[in-house]
Amino acid sequence: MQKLDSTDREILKYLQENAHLTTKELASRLNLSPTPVYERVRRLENDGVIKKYVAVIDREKIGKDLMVFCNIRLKEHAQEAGKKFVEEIVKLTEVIECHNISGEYDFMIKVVVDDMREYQSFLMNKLASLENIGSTHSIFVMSEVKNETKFEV
Amino acid sequence: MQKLDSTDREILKYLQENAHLTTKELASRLNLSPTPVYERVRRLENDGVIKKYVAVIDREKIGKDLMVFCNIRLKEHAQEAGKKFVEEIVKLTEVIECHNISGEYDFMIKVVVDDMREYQSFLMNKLASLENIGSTHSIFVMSEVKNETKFEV
DNA sequence: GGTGAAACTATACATTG
DNA sequence: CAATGTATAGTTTCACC
Repeated sequence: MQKLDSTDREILKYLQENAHLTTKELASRLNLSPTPVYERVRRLENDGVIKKYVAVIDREKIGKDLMVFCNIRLKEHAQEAGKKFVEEIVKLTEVIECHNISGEYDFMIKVVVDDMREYQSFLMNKLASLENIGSTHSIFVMSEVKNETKFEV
Repeated sequence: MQKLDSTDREILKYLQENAHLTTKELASRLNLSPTPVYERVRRLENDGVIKKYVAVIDREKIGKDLMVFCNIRLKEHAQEAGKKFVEEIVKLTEVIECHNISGEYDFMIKVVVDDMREYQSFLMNKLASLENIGSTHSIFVMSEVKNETKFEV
């Protein structure tokens, strides 16, 4: 896999904003013909630089009004115990993100649910029922100021 | 804007996984003809339920090896002061997310940069130079266990 | 709400320079 | 990388159920 040049970076910039841009439209933005653009996009896809194309949904328009960051400390830190936790947590559809973090907690997960009732049920019935959970600490999102999917390339 | 029925929800489920699905492909998955699918997708777009379609980039393949959650406490909590902070923080391209949160900090931001050197420079030159920053606390992501863009609809 | 066909438009990809 | 050509596939509309 070769390094990205400035044309690749421009392509990524545009596709991170709009996945429905056609080769033609991209080409005209880059002052190129469609041919090289087509080849570069395919290369970026094959190399896995572009992982996938997705639709971004308005969370509140589908009634997911509550977002919570939940910090989790495990009881046991043995490799096996951690692996087990990870296997289980990724299965939960309410868990959008899970990160292994530095600091006083082991993991931070981002949870999206309809409302507080559902979050409570998530905590009590799903999270707490996993083995090896030591303690949790929930931080509630009061308002979303910025939420991008895009990186500066 | 009408409520979503189960067909809408199925469409959203598929498009959240792959924005490049065509009307035809969606239709065959839903056992429908292209026409209603086409109309529903357009309605979902117009209603803003589908905000946009984006390419998802592999963060590490473009050298963004460091992700940090940075908790921020403001000095002044007057509405004006908070507004000013928000206006400035959203401009920073390293800041992928910014949430107004409950608890001992006012905001949590998600920052993506190349390496620790760049993060240090971000903290010192960009974040600290905003007015009204009281204190910050960085939590480093050691490994990304799950990172979805998708909600269960 | 849905079907199915028809018309139109755009795209992907190969070829040649 | 440009330009062109063409097979193929997509979008969109319409008449009808």
